[in-house]
Amino acid sequence: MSARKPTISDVASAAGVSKGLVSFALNDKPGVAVDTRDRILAVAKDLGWRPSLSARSLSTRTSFALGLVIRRAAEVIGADPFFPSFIAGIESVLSEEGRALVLSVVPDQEAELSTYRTLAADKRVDGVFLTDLRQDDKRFALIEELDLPAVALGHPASSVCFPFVELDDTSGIQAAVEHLVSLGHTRIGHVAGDPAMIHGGRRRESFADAMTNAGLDSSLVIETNFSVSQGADATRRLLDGPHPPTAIVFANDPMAIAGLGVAHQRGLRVPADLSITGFDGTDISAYVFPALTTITSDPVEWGRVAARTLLDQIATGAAPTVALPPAQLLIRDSTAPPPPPAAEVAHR
Amino acid sequence: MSARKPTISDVASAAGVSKGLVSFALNDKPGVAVDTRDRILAVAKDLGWRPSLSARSLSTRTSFALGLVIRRAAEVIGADPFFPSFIAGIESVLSEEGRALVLSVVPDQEAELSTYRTLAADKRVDGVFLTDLRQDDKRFALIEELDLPAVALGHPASSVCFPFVELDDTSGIQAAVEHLVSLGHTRIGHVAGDPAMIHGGRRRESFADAMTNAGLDSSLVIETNFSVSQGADATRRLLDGPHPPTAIVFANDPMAIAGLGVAHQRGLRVPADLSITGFDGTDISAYVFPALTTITSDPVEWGRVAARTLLDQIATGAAPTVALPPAQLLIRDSTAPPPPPAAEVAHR
DNA sequence: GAAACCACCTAAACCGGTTAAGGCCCCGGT
DNA sequence: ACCGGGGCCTTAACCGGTTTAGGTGGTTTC
Repeated sequence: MSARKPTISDVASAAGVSKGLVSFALNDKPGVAVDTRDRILAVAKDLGWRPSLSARSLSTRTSFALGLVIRRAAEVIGADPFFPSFIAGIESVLSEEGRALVLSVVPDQEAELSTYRTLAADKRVDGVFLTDLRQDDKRFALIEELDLPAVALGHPASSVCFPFVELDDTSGIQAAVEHLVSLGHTRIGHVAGDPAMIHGGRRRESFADAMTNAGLDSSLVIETNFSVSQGADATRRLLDGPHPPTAIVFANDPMAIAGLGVAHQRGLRVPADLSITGFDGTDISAYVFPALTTITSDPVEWGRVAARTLLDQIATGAAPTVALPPAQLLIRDSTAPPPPPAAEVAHR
Repeated sequence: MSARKPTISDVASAAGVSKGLVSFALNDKPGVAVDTRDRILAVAKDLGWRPSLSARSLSTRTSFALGLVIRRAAEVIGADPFFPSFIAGIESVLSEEGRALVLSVVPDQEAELSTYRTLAADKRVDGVFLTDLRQDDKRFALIEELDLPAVALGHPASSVCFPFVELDDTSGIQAAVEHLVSLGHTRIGHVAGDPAMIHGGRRRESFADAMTNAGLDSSLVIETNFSVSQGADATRRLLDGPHPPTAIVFANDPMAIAGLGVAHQRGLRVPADLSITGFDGTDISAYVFPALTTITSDPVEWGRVAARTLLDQIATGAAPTVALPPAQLLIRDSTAPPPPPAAEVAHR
């Protein structure tokens, strides 16, 4: 019993063939007699042989790993429940394929770009996921320059040379606005995400569109960086305005929860005095009081599809773009008809 | 201008030396004349040479990557804010060292163990982080069997052959109980985490100890798997008991927030009717209403120290165990004196 | 019956580094 | 004058796979 793990040469000599043939046999290449192939496979299995990743990487110039670079400020990183679920989805695909996920968390754009550069230069990964797409995203040019296979999450603003997996969140926002309108709300505010991020900007636009379609004023919008603290702050500013809204649509659940806190703090009852909707459908949104009306997507599935698309892109060089089922409005207890407009009546 | 990236041989011929000497020069090995070394370094820089990771991995049998395997049920994965911050801490160390983090997310123990096996067999990583330690953890034996450098987060129950980075959370729990006792509470409940996990079990023990020290009944404990839904459920069961508590100590913030929701739902005012404390000091805990009294630790720092310890362990084979500053009680608005015991007075 | 062809296999180069073994030269000691 | 020992450098083996070129032997083709 040798302590060392067997190499391809051990398998070759045990099977009485050359190591080249072993390689052919194990990679299902043509030119190997059927019974020889079977013998080789049997010997390999018997010896418990596993190909050496680094040797394979060296000769094939592939790393059997995919890369995910997350650029988030320390302030936001903990609050967002998207990534853990998304990563779990990626993993469910990769683990079956014997591939690994290389993760980087970086604070700013400079570090982000140099991380992609290093990943590519070191051939540490065979392809990368692009999340949190931005308006005028510098990564697009970089990916092309590095000739790195990639898949993006969401619909890039400009046309790009790689596939993307998009999830329509506009119809969810629109459904939320229509829901609030049908309840009788006319002054609806929006705590938007980062306008530099595509999904932040698009949710804001859908909000404006839906409001305009309903013939309502769409200017009650405050932009944030998606962080809890800015969500709370934005809520305060909306409520402090001259004509405070009777409903607020938040761009994510953590901010909506913070908004809930601000409302409670001011003695506003939700939903009697103020309706609130979130976005994401996080677990916790069902357990706050009142349970949050929110817009749910499926980050795990998103991860799965993105991983499959990226593998496809790496293999074929031309994977098709995929559209996921749109985000759905989930009506719970944080939305209700607005309070009777006592103040305005008195004002007349 | 060649399209191919330069290899060590290119550097060698450009510098007029053998490739072996280039290798020596670049790894600061002795036996290279100073001016020769300088010349080689200059040429390498000039050519933009970067050593090939896979070639290096093959000959040195190291992968220049560390592994993190997270075993969490899909249900819990999104809610826990610990990992994103912890990973950010790891990254801040690894990125300087040119190393990468290989992340796996697995659903159960079987997948967890086989993931460690694969990581080791493929030499995909040089060492691993062990999080969420369990009572009687099967990974300890596996790590030893695989001869894989490791560092654990928290204090293992049994003695182990690798270092660990521990953070005292017991004094935080005790401080929380003492704080509640000093406010006048006598019936204090605890929504505990998973008792199979060391930190879950230990927080529970510290709770019991602190209660006993105060001369109070320490039996109002309900175990959970740390998930939001079980946190809400446990809160309901505590409040439905014959002598409901006037304060509840939760084992993490998400469960505490769910508990807050349950209290509101029942018309209990927090903190007037019920005091609540959380654990983790997540961002959002400051923005719920009322702002959560909680126990804060520093997961980013934990990640940094764990990464440095693991690198040290890999390099020297005997890194020292580290104790981080203990978790601190952060008093906010969710704790107050208990309501006057009207019912009990009437009962006499 | 020679040429062409095919199926099956071997030998050896190659990927790009690391490293053990050894060669050369110059110096100091006896 | 000879030997020993560094300092500096080269050669070549090695890590463990993949892949190309080439070599059998046997069958088909005209």
